[in-house]
Amino acid sequence: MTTENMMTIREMCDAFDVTPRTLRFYEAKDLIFPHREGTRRLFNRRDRARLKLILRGKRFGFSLEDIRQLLDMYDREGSERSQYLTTYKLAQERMAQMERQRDELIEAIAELKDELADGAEMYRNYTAETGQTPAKKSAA
Amino acid sequence: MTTENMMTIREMCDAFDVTPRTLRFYEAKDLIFPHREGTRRLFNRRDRARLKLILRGKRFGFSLEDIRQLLDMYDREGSERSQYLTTYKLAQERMAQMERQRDELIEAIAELKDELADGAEMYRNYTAETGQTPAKKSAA
DNA sequence: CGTTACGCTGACGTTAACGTCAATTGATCT
DNA sequence: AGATCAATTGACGTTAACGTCAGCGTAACG
Repeated sequence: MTTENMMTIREMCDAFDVTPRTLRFYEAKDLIFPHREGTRRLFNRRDRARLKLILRGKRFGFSLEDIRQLLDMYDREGSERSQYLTTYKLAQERMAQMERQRDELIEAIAELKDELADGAEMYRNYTAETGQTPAKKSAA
Repeated sequence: MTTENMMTIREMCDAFDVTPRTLRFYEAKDLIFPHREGTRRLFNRRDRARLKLILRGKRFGFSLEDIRQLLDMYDREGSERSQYLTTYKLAQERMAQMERQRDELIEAIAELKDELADGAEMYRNYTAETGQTPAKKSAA
């Protein structure tokens, strides 16, 4: 029985491309709870699954605090199935929000583009005033 | 001729729901260049279009530095059309990346769920060791 | 048994994006 | 003129997510 297939902090760092500091930090933030062999940390499969979720959750845009709450939910009793769905829904909602924000951003880009066009027009019969074009200061 | 339809810093703050500090900060970071009437700032339509893009870009997940580079591109001469397309493409790429990251996150969630199931199994013939479930210690 | 080597615990440093506060200045009201 | 109010310029504080460094403990190596 390998019992748990533990890994040292160094092995974890190599496997997940993080620093020891990061792992200790996550532990301090109650995101993972490695065992101790004396003073040293040992990480089991569950720790690894959690870390994986942490790192991917971060990349997706969740804060560590968001993720901690998610993981807490998984720690408290309840159907894994429903918890899974909750998290899934959360990700989908965030995605939908991103889509809306993308559309709004693109709208703003279009407006700035139009603004530039108008600016060029105004420029022709009003000349300067913005100081944007360094070598011009006539007009009175 | 209203000439430019200028707005004071307060009007800007009310219109965009930001603080004066934010506007000065953006100016210090070369994101906007309001005119000066003596010592006071005055914002024109272009400033407003830029601010709009800044705020929406942020919400979408771009850093102020990312946005500065975008705006710089708009300041340098060139076809507004092609610049628009560049920005548009950037937004779409980021969106695609988000989708990939969402999928990876969901995969990690599924794995953690499975891990929990396995854990429960192991629990039945290995009993405790994690200390995760405070109010249970039967099973032998 | 001395010395790397790894790990641990503080504790202070860092970047981004502002918040907060103090000291001034300029404009406005009475 | 005096007071009040809006803005401005420093300058220091704040949060998140670690980086970096110093000082120790200990396990293995020669």
